[in-house]
Amino acid sequence: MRKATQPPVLDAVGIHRALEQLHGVVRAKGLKNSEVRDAVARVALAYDGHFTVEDLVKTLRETGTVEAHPATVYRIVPLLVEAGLLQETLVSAGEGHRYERAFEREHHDHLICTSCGKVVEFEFEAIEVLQRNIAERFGFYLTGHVHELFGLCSKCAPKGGTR
Amino acid sequence: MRKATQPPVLDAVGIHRALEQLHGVVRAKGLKNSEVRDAVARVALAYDGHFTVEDLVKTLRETGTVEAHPATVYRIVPLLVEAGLLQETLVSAGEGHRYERAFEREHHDHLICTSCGKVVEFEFEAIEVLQRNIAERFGFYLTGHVHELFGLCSKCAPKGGTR
DNA sequence: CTTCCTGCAAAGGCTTTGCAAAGCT
DNA sequence: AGCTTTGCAAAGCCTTTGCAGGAAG
Repeated sequence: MRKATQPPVLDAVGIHRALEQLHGVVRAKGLKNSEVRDAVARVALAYDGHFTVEDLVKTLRETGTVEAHPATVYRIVPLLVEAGLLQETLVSAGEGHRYERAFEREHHDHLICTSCGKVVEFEFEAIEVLQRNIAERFGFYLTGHVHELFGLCSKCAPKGGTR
Repeated sequence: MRKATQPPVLDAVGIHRALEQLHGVVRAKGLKNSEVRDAVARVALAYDGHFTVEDLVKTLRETGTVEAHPATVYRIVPLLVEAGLLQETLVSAGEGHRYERAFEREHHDHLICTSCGKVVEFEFEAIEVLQRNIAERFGFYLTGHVHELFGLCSKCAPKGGTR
């Protein structure tokens, strides 16, 4: 097991590849490309960490050259997910759907501090193997999973050992 | 690993124990008992499977002797969770919070068919152990987790082997 | 040109909140 | 009595939808 490597952002070339993949999906579905959609994709891909639709809108407004209406982004994000650029995450569920980059990113799960909100991403092949075993045992064809661990990080734990 | 045993409902004695536990928490928090709250707890504890707040309201109206306003149940459920009678589940997230009985119920996770909605509950100690390892490694004190596997059950899988 | 995309506004779920009346202790 | 709980209605998110104009192919 190890901490998931964290490519914080995708470089320009990576974003280019991602957009090409998106355009391929768009074409395959008989849709049309759009500047706004690409702009949303770019901002989303460059996002370091998890984000909501509102986060994207805000970031676009603040840093982007293109603006997008929330309703539009709500329509765009599912396509980006379908195209494999993003994936939905729970990160302690509750309110608001959260997303993160999926493109050229290894699979990982989350360990979340319920006190300070710190999120550690980890990748653990042994668990993945066990998951496949379980699915097989019950005759399921496994397509995905959600695995989040909740707890208190070393800073937030009551009887802090490392103080 | 095995399929989680499924006590479909709690018997009268079990419900009594659960209510006592609830009352203990209520007292400890300086709150007061109420007939409506107990009625909600009873219906929730007797529920076989996963349910939403609206489900409880509906069941209460249909079968209970006490009615409760949705807003009231929304206020009661978090307390039942805190008291350990219920726990929140995701069961394919999306909309609406779902709950299930936690009282006198072994821990389990879910395997969900994304096509027909079938839910299999499983219990796998090896994964629990690995989770604790992960938490420990990152200095977390583990308090809970969400683990749901998504896939297609044998009936829904495309190239159905058992047809 | 035809179809898709966008912004806007309105509608839709689910959930929370403010308040006054009723209930517990 | 004093604080909690409840029902009701209203407000609050977050998200989706209908529509008309603008953009893409």
